[in-house]
Amino acid sequence: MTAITGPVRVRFAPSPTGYLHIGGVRTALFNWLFARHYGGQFILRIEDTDEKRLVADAADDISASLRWVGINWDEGPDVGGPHGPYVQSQRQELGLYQQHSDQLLEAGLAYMSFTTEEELAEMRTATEARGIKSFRFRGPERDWSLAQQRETAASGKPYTIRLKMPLEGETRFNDLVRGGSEIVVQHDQLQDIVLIKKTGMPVYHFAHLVDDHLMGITHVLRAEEWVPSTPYHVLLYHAFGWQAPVFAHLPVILRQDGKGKLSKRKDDVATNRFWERGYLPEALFNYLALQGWSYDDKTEIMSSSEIVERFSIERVQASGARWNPDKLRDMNGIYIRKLSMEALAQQVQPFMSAAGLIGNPPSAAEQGYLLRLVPLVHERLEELSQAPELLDFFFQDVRPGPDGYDPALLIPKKHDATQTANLLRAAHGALNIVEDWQAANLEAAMRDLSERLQAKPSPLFGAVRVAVSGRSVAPPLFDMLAALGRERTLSRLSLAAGALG
RNA sequence: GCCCCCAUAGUCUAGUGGCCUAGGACGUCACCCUUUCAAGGUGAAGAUCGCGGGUUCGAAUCCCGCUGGGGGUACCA
Repeated sequence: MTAITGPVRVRFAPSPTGYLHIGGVRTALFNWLFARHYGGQFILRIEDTDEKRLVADAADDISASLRWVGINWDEGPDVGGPHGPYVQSQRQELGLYQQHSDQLLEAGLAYMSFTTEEELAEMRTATEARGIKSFRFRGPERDWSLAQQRETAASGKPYTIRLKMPLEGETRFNDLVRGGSEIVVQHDQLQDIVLIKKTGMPVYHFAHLVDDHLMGITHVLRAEEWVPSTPYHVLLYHAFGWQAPVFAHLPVILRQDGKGKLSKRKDDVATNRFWERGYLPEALFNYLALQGWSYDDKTEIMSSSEIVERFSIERVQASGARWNPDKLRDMNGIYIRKLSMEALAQQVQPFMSAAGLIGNPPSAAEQGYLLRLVPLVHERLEELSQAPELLDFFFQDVRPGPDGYDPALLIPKKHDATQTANLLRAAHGALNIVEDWQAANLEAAMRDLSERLQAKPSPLFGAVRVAVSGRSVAPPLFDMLAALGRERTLSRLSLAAGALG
């Protein structure tokens, strides 16, 4: 079995080449859950060794996004820790990677390669032209003496440092996610990978591994796309004589249409966009936890602490899971409904301000009014961002006609304009005499009216709803009228009746 | 092409040899509630457990093959 014993130290090591997308958060989340469940440490490390694709504020976006969903770290760039720095470019300046590549060079396990990228590309196409699709590079320098390599380097020729892979044999490793089954890769499938680029910057394969070792990482939980390069890593650990960590490769999150993994360019999955789309971090957290992991045959809604308590790597799926926005939205609605009215009003306020319905910041009166309105929509929201469109008529004029709603909306089925105008005038009369403007009193007055008129409630109420809100779908009528107030209700009724003649 | 991984309804998933006439959720549809829309409640449709062989008294569960899907194949991560 794969019972986890001993200390647990895991990390999330993103590359700041763009905003953090949802797949990255899932990987971070599983690492975090694993650490928290076993009482270990979770470390954030920024892997900025790709100078070409580096995006200036990506690292900040990553930190902010993680914190937003509720993931914190014990050691990392901004919080420090005993194994810092936690940014690879800073570690590179310290000479950490060079020191380790020298060690391999001295031991004859790596070599300086003077083959340029252009030459490499030529070799690749030439091989393919001969009908051999798999090109595995072995530099001629792998047989040179170190002195010879250094001499050539001294002449000013740019070089990379490559790992000298064994030519035959095989490497095997276990994966926690795939149970006990062992993954076996033949060495003739591997090539002499680059460890250090010609710029002196290490490549992922090298840098992450040196850092994982130096930082005492015990378990590596990463996405499945890393499985094919794991043999390189295992071999590198052997080369250093270090003990490899335990691997667990998480299933990829597939695109909605199932065609490939989630991509930044094609899918709307930037973590920082979920806030503005009206998602609660708790909902995203819960949904993401279920993306590749499950607790039992029926429990889905769980708090962060429940998930921490219940999480186990053994219950992580090996097969990919499709991104399902419908399910996320449903879950978001569940979390919104769990919010108190005060909390909901607070969550919804920025959306109302952004829509220009209330000030930014809102006045005390606006805040109070929002708190009054929020109960009308709390069961109707699946995304907080829907609040403005559901509540705008409480803040804006509502009138029939070309610059407002279509007067035809007012007319119920089997009614004509005159009948509807009469209904609206009658409603105006009945409501006008209500002394205490409370939902219950308004309802009583209207029900009384429908009886006196021998008119069914449905068309009567429907006409009033449109007159007052400008739409046929709205919150419960009497709560709506109560919140709207006497003056606006009555004037909107008059306006509507007038439009119908 | 080559290497690796995976495979239960449209989607996510429970299931680790008999409790499965396969459980739950999203989505879909119907009904109830009801002033509309939601929420809530009830119910329905939807899976020959990818296909074919084995092993076994017995397989969704174990083995093999096939097919399909995904991932990788960079001086990117």
